Amino acid sequence: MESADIKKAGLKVTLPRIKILDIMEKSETRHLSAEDVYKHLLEEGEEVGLATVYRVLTQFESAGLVSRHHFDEGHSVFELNQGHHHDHIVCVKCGKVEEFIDETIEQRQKDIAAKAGFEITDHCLYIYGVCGTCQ
Amino acid sequence: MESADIKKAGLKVTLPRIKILDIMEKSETRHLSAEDVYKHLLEEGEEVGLATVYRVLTQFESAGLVSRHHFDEGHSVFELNQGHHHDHIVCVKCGKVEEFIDETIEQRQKDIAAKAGFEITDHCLYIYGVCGTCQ
DNA sequence: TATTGAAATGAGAATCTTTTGCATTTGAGA
DNA sequence: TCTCAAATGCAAAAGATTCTCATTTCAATA
Repeated sequence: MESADIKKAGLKVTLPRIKILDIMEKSETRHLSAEDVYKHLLEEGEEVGLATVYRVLTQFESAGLVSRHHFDEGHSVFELNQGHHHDHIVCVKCGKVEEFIDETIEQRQKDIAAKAGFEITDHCLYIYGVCGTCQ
Repeated sequence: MESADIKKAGLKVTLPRIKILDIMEKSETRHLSAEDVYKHLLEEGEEVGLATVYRVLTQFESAGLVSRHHFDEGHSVFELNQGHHHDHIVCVKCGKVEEFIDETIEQRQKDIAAKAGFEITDHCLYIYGVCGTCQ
């Protein structure tokens, strides 16, 4: 099943790619940095280089398999795409991330882009705050 | 006038700080990277180190004088705060940035944060697209 | 106005994330 | 099984940002 996605993306089905997809699928954390993925690989005893992790994640992003976010500065995190678009609300204390989708906002964005003469390709909305537990 | 802002922020009024604020105020580009600011300083013959530019911009950010954005990956850009909050629509071809504000979206965000039990501290919304000229 | 100490700065080293070059390995089709 | 382009690993490089520390500069005060 995973391999099918990789092949569909026009990429050769290789062990590193299968493993990385596998790790992202079974991770309990939705958002993983390249370093995170790399550590998981090491834990599983896979000999995959960090450079390959970066390469593969970038390819997966191009292929639409994963999305890249930069919640905090310093490094990117990757998230498996599971069909539906959504935005994020991030706790600035504990780093917890929740997802949401709001049709009104989505529509307004399209209107704004249209009014500005832009052909919209993507967008991202991060709300930062302090979550209930951290307050 | 600038000095007053610096002092108000609880920072010592020094030459590098005055110059950096000055550059951001008279720049025709609203969004400047640390490197950009540094180059402007060099052009004006000021001997200010890049490290100082980073330090000062970070302090200005904490003081609320500037905002930091990360439109594209790789580096931050800074923008002088001029009272009013706004969001950005970025052209993925030429990098042009336009600003907008939409009260409906602002309100929806507050509702969403409240529903999720978050005490909202900040948010950012970037719309990416291709601008009229680039299409 | 001169003195003085804490805060700020400059220069370069250090760090962190990500990318690249290149020799070697591997997957997919013949 | 054979072949070759694509993929990988490793180490070096690159780019952005931070840190260290000796030196300089404000700002309060004598």
